Amino acid sequence: MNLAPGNLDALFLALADPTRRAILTRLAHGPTTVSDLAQPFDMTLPGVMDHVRKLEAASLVATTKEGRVRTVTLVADNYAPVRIWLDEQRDIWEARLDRLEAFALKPNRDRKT
Amino acid sequence: MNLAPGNLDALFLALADPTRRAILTRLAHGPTTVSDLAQPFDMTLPGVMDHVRKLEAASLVATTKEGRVRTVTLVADNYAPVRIWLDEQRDIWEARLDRLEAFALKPNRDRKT
DNA sequence: GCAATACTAAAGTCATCACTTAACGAAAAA
DNA sequence: TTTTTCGTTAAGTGATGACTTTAGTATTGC
Repeated sequence: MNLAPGNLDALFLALADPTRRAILTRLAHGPTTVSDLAQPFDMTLPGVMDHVRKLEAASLVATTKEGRVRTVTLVADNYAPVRIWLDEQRDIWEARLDRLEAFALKPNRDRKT
Repeated sequence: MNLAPGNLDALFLALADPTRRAILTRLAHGPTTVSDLAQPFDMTLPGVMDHVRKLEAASLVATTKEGRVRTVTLVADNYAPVRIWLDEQRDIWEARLDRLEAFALKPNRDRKT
């Protein structure tokens, strides 16, 4: 159940586009079809499909096809790797701040006047 | 105190590269010079500078130059816009789940057997 | 002053991105 | 059965990404 490191690349890259973020926001309200997704954007269908494919590659959404209609759904916990990474970074950062603070509060026995 | 929307683009894009994420992790431990940053990577200095510049454009790091040495520092709260966006998405998603749950728990007065 | 250091700027390469148009395939509607 | 509709494939374009090499420009150390 390990997420490949490359996953973060695809994940962040997928999130780095405003159209894709808008798609994700739309999908947070519930699943839709590809055409439905395309409608609010001034973009052709293949363009939207490209975005959907990238979101799918990043495991942010899943799609299923019934008949000629493809339905796009948000994947639960899809942002978890991002949150985990951010938390790790914060942990490192705060550990360092703690060290600095400890130093600042240390009795200045060792310091020169 | 509004962050421009384009900021998220630069932010996510900056995070979408493993070298840059490694740089950020390194900087979470404390500020360094550009050469120091470059050392662990099999990459020329201009290459590393490109990355630093992108991180700076995304307001993830700040740099100052003293003499011929440029020092790179992590910006406090640099990931805030990302966290905010993630939280917004989660809020929408959970509001929808609540609605679904409410529906599922509703007395089935209106439903057919 | 002269050389080594730390960075910067310029230019080029190759891959990927964000699209487009055009043509096709298969399911559904008329 | 013919026509829409919904999606997909292919091919192409212009912009950006992630580097490189080469050639500078300021400091700093000797």
